[in-house]
Amino acid sequence: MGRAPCCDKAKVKKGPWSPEEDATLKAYIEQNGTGGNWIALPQKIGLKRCGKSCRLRWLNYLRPNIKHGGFSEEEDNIICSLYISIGSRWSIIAAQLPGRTDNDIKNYWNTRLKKKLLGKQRKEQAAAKRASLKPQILKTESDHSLMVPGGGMIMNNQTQYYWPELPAVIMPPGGGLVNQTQLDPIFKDQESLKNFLIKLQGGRFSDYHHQPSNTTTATTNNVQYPFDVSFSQDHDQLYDSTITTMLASPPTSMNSMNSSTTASRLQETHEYNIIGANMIINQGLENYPVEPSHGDHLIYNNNNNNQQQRLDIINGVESFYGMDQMVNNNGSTGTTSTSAESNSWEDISSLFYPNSMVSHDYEICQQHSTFEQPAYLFGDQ
DNA sequence: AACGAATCCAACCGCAGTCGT
DNA sequence: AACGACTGCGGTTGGATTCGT
Repeated sequence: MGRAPCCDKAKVKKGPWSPEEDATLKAYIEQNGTGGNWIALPQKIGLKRCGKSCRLRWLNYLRPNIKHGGFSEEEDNIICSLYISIGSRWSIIAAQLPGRTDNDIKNYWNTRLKKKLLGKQRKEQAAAKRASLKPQILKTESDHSLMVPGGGMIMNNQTQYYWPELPAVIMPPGGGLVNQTQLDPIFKDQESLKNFLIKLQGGRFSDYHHQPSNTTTATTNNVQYPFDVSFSQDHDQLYDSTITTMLASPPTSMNSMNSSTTASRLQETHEYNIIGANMIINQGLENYPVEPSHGDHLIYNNNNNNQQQRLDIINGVESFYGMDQMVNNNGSTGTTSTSAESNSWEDISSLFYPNSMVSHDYEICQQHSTFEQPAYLFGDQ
């Protein structure tokens, strides 16, 4: 059954608002409010407009303290970050930007920001290709290398996997992001890190202290997680948390391995004690990431052999992330699409996340996350 | 200067959710 | 519970403006 139209379309005026109409509407609402009934409002004040049209005009244009145009770099970052994280929830995004309307942000995104983002990505890819950068990271002491949330990689013997640049800004669990000054260190507690890791990799966490896992895969309700993490309650130090993980295998769709290889890798379970995680995590403290650069290293414990291990970063972030190794939406390895038509949440998000983290179903993605509020992220591209 | 293409953005449209009866 | 009225949201449209040739 179709709904009755909200107004008689034949009797209402459409198109741009005249200054007189604006003045009439504005004066009435400022004096009397909307009365909670937009449909009846235009008749009350003698406007030949649909109630919805009046509401839109008020909210997007006449309302006090509305800002138009002139988006700042900071606003760009917030919009991009939120879009990548939650998709086209324009009203939610607008709520984080005082004075901005969802319509404005939507238009701004569609006409400029998206292109800017894709343009940057394109430039980076071109630069990476020009330089013919072969990602290099020295492994020492072990065959097992660790991919660390916040930007990093997984290495396992011959196979290398690359992650794109990862969050520079994270909304604290519980939300409340409003301005830059609130972007305080986010991994003050284990809960924050847990949420972060879940968000990043779709993994899961045990509630109780560390229990070395003997299982070959971490599954719940037939969902296979790329890692399984438990924190030791004995440890106050966040960065002494233990991650029991199947990092020997990356999320399966982020690489071009054949399925049999993937399956065999999933049989391995490893435990790591992250010591140097703050190197990466601290990226979140600033608007732009502190990029791993030449000479940096990442230290972690391989609990399997009780040895401390070290990743050396060579050639900096370009090598660390592997710019041209991203995965497109069909799961095959290749250059990420940068076409102007590529504009879905998945497409844009895939510029930042490996494909496996970019669910084609936003809700599924959400189900794998325990964030009460969406993390948002945006590196300096 | 003239024209078409590209871009911008206000406004429209229809759907889904909420609320009151 | 069912229904209608209304609101809010996100996608899309189309006119105006700017840009490029």
